[in-house]
Amino acid sequence: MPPNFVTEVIDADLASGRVERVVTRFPPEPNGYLHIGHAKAICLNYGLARDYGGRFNVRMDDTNPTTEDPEFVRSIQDDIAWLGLEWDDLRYASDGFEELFALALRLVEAGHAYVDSQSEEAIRDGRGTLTEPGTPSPYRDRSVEENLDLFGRMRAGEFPDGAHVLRAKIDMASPVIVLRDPVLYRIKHAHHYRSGDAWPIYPLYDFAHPLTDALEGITHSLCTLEFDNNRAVYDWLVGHLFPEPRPRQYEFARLVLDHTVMSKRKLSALVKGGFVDGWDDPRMPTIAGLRRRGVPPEAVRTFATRVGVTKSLSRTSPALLDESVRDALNPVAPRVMAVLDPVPLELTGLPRHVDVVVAPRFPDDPASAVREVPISKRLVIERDDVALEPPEGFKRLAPGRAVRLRHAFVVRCDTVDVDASGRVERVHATVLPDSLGANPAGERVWSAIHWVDAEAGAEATFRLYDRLFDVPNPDAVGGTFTDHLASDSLLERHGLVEPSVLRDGPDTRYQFERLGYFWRDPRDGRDDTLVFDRIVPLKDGWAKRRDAPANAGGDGALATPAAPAPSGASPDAAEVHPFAHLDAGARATAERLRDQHGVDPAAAAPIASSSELAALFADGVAAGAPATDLATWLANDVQRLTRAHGSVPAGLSGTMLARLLALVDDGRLTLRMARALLDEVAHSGEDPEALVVERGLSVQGDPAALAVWVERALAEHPAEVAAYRGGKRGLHGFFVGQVMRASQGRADPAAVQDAVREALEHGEG
RNA sequence: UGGCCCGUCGUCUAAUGGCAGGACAUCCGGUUUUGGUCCGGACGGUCGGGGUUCGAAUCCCUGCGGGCCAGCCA
Repeated sequence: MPPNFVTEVIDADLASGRVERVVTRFPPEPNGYLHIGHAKAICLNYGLARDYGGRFNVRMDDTNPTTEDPEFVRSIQDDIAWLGLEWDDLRYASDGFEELFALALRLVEAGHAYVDSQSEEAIRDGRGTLTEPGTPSPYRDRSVEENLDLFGRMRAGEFPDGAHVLRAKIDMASPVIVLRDPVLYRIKHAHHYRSGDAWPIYPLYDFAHPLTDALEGITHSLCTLEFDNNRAVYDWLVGHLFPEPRPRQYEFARLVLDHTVMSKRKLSALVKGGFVDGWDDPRMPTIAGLRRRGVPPEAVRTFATRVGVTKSLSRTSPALLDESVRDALNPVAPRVMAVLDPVPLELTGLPRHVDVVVAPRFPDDPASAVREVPISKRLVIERDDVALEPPEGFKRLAPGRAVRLRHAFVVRCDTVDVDASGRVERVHATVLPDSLGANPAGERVWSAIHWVDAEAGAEATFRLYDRLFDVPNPDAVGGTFTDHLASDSLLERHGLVEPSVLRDGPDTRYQFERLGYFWRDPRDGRDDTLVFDRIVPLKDGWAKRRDAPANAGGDGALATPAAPAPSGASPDAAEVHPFAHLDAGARATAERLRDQHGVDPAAAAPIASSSELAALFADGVAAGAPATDLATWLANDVQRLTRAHGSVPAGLSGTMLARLLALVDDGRLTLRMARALLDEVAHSGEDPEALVVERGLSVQGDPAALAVWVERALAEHPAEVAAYRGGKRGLHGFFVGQVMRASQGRADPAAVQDAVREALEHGEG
């Protein structure tokens, strides 16, 4: 799998020894069918474990007895197996109910959890809002003994549903709402499909998920972005109950596909509303739907790696899936001919002895197997392939024109019969002699079209599937999402297919030449009746060209009433004064920094708004640091450090900054070196000067020494040198960069710039 | 005056302070007994403003835009 932000984390964890091996998991709740978004998550978790030689588990997150069902457990296993991915362990969160209960007990004993006896509504009210803190439950300070007693009786089934809950005792005023004493257990006298009636209480996701991860030895717990908020509880719980190495949660962006919907609720609405044929309707983005449509599993895997893994909110075009499907099928799908919208073609001049032609199953491979295709003077061809009056660019059959019958003869169209409305009804054509496997002299052959013998061809039904919705995002436009269902997402055609398909296995995926990839519908097309599903159409340059004027802009994108978002270039892009958002006290400090010390306002503002930075500034100035330089460092580098570290590193002091600055000022360190040193000493608290002496650090400004690096940089990048001399002057910075890097930041930038320019301009060649 | 996450070609995604690259889509050309495949080429991007730096997509500040969180769902 290509590198991504998760593999970076894993690389670092392995390198630091935080974990010894990788254990991932895919945690579906067995309350619905898997869809292609899940496939992405499965591929990610599986791929990580595989690539790092770790383990991958599938875990049913079955902690809510009222929604879960063994039928889904089965379908989830089927779907994952179909994807071709194997798990090391199949687990159930419900198998850990006993252990989870013990952990809850420990929390209670430690005073970290309590039984709340408020009503559901009171708990909701007490939680506060997004902008107001919550209020503590009157039961929050129950004694450990009382909590133990009550929780034990909850477990014993003494109370009715809703009488009590177990809550974590965290912080009712936390800005992170999930930390406002989250509910851990609820009373639910319900039959669980696995644990039966053994439990009257069930843990909630926020409790069960992290702790099950920990129990299972998961190292990297991957989930989608919306669980970002829940990470706070995750860390709180495993932090209180498990030693390192604890599992850590990382969130990635879920897959969102254009022109479809992915939520369980909406998918279910499509099924229940009869808008589709079921969960495995080939138009559905479910794994079952993809499978029934004939999409090969490797195409889904390819697609999953093509979409990548990031935290950016994104929408993916179904074209990427389609292309992955074609990539998978093109090399393996035998070619055959089928006519979906047949119109009779009457031939004259077909040689008497010919009743069959031999055609390769893979025309691009000269060594491929062949099949025999019956031919007679009565054929059918595609109605689209005939025009009485051919439009501009039309390369197919029209009166007087000759085309190749694919794998057979060239025929010239004599007449075309049309009905009153102009619809083509019948075509008469003459076979050109000696055109089998050779081009007739003096005849322009416009193209090759597919055909099937009218008599020998097998009757078949063809189902043509297309995107479910005619807008990219059915949620972003007005009305209910079902308002935007495409009317033509399923088209049924009745035509003929060449009889060779009758001899193939029922699972064979074909390319119907010039049309697309098809296979026999697993539900309706596997007995005597031939029903073919179109897996994906071939790219069709002609259709694109023909439809272009009508569509004017193509793709449903236009259907979205695109608000002319003013975005960044909005009117108030005007500069905002750095002090604008400071409170009165900070503003006074900032003004003092500016007026008394000459600090740039842009640097003064962040320093003034942080007491730590302000203190460092005062100390540094007292230690003799130049105020403006110090301020710049504080506003930039120290803030960077602070952010990365979570707080001001312990070893950092104003004196240290002053010394670092002095070293730069004296020319003993470059800024870059000083910065690198800062990162180091801020944590260790070492004296910068001592480190400089110890390591023999010095600025390299000696022309002769620089010249060596410059020469090497030029020698290693001859193409860039040539490009520079050819006029691409921007490459100067590139070479400076090479030299700076080679010197590990020790070279004096100004000297390097000159040396590089000199070498580039006046060097030999 | 809630917290957090995210902004790179039309779309998805690389670049980890040093030439903004790839894939899909689009367009053009070549090969072709599939208007397919394959091959070649083109188009096209760092959300705005300020700062730090020799050098910023990347670091700092700020604005704008999008998303998530107030289930005894997961």
